[in-house]
Amino acid sequence: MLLTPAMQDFILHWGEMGAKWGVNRSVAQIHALLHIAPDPLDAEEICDTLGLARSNVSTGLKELQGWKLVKSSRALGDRRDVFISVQDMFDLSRVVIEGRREREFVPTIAALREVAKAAEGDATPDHVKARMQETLQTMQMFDDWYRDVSGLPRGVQLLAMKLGAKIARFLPKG
Amino acid sequence: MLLTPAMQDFILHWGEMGAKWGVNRSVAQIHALLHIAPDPLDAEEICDTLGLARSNVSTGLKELQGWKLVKSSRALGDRRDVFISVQDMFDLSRVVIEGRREREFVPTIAALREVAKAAEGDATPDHVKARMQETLQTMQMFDDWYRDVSGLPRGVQLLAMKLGAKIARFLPKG
DNA sequence: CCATTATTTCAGGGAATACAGAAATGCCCA
DNA sequence: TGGGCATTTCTGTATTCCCTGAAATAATGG
Repeated sequence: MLLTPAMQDFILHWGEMGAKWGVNRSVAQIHALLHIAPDPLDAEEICDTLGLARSNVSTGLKELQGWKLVKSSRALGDRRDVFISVQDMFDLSRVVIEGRREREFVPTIAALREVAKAAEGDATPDHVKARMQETLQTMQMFDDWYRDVSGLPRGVQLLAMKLGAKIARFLPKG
Repeated sequence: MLLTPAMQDFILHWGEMGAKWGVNRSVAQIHALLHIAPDPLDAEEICDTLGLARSNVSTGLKELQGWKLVKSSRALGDRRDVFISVQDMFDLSRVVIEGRREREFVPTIAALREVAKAAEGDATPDHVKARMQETLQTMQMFDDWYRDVSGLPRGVQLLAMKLGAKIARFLPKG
């Protein structure tokens, strides 16, 4: 696939952003490429276009599939896989957030809950226990909110965002 | 400062979480320690407690101050700085989100805007231009929403979260 | 069941990052 | 102005992570 300068830049920036958010650069670049590609690409094309090793692309694609950002399919009568990305930005954010929540946020909450419980049984000072509790509760509150809201249909979410923003403009600034 | 096992665990987990979120382990540990410490600590105490090199602590504290997660002050008649962290979890999340937005999200949007503009002037295919535009618009929508909502007083934000969650439970699941 | 092609796994080199200890700088007070 | 104390910068080393190329595995068609 031939890239215009603007397309190259897009992929480059996407890679940078990914790197900052804890996804490695090549993975983010592969995703960017699939994100703007109109048709499914096979692994070989991705290698050529991005100048990455075949194995690297394979690993990257697998990771992206794990995040449910990319789907593979196989054209009839062909033996190689072709890949497409989730094309919609809204879905994309959902998937990314959900992934981080499951892999990082939830385990952290669980671990902190254990720690807070353990603190009850040792010499941990009261103010520290209190602070651990507060930390836990606030994280839990965010998580509860997310779980409730994430279940809504996208249309409702969009509406709520727009409505929320509109209302916000009438309320006193913090 | 003496750490009970539970306190050690707390700091350890905080460090892990930080690492996953792109903050290095020592920095996150320093923050964790300050987060549970009832009184301001000086750099020396932090070293001793966490077993880190003095220079490392210095760098870490500077980074935390850059993120506005830690403030330094100097006790009257003393010549060394003491440090405290933002103690409130809600504030903490606000600061973290705000920091990431400013440092990563906003620049990315700006960069993508440039790219999308450049795409108008080169051979970039139409569907690619369209996808770039869509990407940009969705990110912009999130950012607009955030800016509106973040300006609200905390009480209103909390209320809105709780209300949103409550309403969400009555609406059809997505 | 073999030949061919696609994919995955693995080991090693290399770049980026984190950290410790030493040196340098800055600051305050006598 | 100089000495002592606190902080920061610097430099080398260790560690971690990334990516490649080769080897192994899997899949398909003859």
